[in-house]
Amino acid sequence: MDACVTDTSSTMLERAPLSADPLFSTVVRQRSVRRKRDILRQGEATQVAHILLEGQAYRYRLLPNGGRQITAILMPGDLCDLDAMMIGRADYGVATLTACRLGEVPAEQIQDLGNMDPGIARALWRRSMRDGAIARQWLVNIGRRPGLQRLAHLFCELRVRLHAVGLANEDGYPVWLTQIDLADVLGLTHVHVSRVLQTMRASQIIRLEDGRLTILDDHALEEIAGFDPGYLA
Amino acid sequence: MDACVTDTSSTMLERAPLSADPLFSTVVRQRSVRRKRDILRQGEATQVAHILLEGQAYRYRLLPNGGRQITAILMPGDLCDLDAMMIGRADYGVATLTACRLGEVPAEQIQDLGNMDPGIARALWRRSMRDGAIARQWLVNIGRRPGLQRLAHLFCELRVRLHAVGLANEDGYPVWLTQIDLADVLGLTHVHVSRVLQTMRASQIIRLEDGRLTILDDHALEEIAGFDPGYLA
DNA sequence: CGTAAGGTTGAATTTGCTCAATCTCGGTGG
DNA sequence: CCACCGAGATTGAGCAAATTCAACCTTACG
Repeated sequence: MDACVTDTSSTMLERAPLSADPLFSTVVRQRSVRRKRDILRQGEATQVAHILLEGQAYRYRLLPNGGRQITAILMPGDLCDLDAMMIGRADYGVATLTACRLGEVPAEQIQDLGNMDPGIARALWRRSMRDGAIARQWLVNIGRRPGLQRLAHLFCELRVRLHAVGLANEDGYPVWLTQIDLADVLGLTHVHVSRVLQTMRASQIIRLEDGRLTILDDHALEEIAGFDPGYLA
Repeated sequence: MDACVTDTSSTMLERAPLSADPLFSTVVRQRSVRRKRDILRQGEATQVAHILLEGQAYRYRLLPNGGRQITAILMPGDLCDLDAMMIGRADYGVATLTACRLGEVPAEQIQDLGNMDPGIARALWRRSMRDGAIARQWLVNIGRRPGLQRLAHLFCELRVRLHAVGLANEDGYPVWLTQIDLADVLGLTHVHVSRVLQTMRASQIIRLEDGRLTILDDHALEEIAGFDPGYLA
C-alpha cells in the first residue's frame, strides 16, 4: 500500500507549500518514516521536535493495563512532539498512520523563547492554541456523547482538517485509521466501533470501504454530531 | 460561606507571592468575583484575559442537549481564558468554584507575540504546555478508565496541584466541586459519582465531608488511579 | 500455504444511566 | 421563630449502552 506518499504530494501542489511556513526555517533535516512506525516512543528522551511535512500520524498514551488512548491526530503542518522536546522526555508516543516525511527541529532552535523570530513564535503559538482547542473538543466528545455521536463528530472534524490541507474533497476523504485506532481515539472498544459503523452505514449516512470514507449525507452527519467547526479556525 | 477568601490568602503567605510572576506585570486591573459566578460566558466576545490570583475556577462547555463538560480546573496562577482572548471570542465558559481574585490582562499586552518580554513569553509558554499536558491526561482518564479509577485519578491530580500552591496538606485538601461538578469533569452522571464515592468511602480510602477530602490511604488511591505525577512537572 | 492483522457477529455480562423518591441543610421570607 | 424552598446528596429499580469473550471471516503478506 503506502501509496499515500504520492497521493499527498500530488495534492499538496494545489496549495501553499509548507516551505512558506515560518517554522520551515527551523528544520535542519528531513526524515522519512514508514507507515505504522513510531516517530517517538512513550517515555523516550528526546532533543528534537518533529514537524509533519507530509502524511498523517497520531499521539497516544499507553496504560499499565495495556490500554491505549489516542490524544491527537496529526496532519501536515502539525508539530508532533513539541512539548516532549522542550521537557526533554516524552510522556506520550507518536506513531505514523501513513508513510510520513518529517522535519527535524532541534531543541536549540526553539529552546529560547525570549529572543526568537517573531514569525516563528507566532507560528508556534497558533499551533499550540489550536492543539488545545481540539483537545478540549475531544474531551467534550468523549466525556459527554454516546458512541454514534462521537464517531460522527470525529468524521466531521477530520473532514474539515483534511480539507484544509487539501486531502479531502466534497464527497469524502481517505481514512488511515483502523477501527482499533478509531476506538482508541473515541474511548470505545473496536467491537463497538464496528457496530456503530454498521448502523451509520445502514442509515445511508456514510460509506467506509477500502480506506476511504464517503459521506452520503453530510447534513445528517453534522446533525448527529452536533458539529460546530468554530474551534478549528 | 465564601470563607475561602481568607483561607487562601492566609495560605498564600507561606509561598512565593504571585507578584513575582512575570505575568503579573501584564495585569492592569484586579477584579473580584463571587463564588459560583461566570467569569466568562460561552460564546461571549472578550478582549481581556484573566489570570487567577486567588481562588479556584473551571473551564466548561455546554452542549445543545443541556449537557456540560468541564475541560479544566484552574488554580492560582493559571490563565483562565487566554486563547479566547486571542481569538476574541470564547468557545467555552469559565466559572468560579470559590470567591476569586482575578488579574485582567488586556489583549494589547499579549497580542504581539513577536516583541514580547522574554520572561512573559516563557511564562505564557510554560502554562500553555502544562495546560495541554493536563488535557491529554484527562483524555486518557475519561477515555480509558472506569469510574472508580477516574475519580481516584482526579483526586490525585488535585492533590498535587493544590499542594503546589499551598492549598493541600498531607492528609487532604478542601474540595469545592459538587458531585455534579465532579461528574461533569469525569464524563459521568452525578448519581454514579455518588455511588463511586460510597465505595471509596466504604473501602476506607478517603473521607469527603464538609467540603474537605481526607485521604486515608494514599497508596491505595494512587494504585487505583494508576497515577504518575510526571505530567504535572 | 500459513500466519497475522483487521473486521464482523452473537451471546452473556457489566457498567453506568434514567427516572424517581427521599433526605439534609442553608438560606429566605412571612 | 418557623415554614418553605432550592441545591445537593443518596438510594432503589429498571434499563440502555457498551464491554467481554469468543468464534469466524477476509485479506495482505512473507
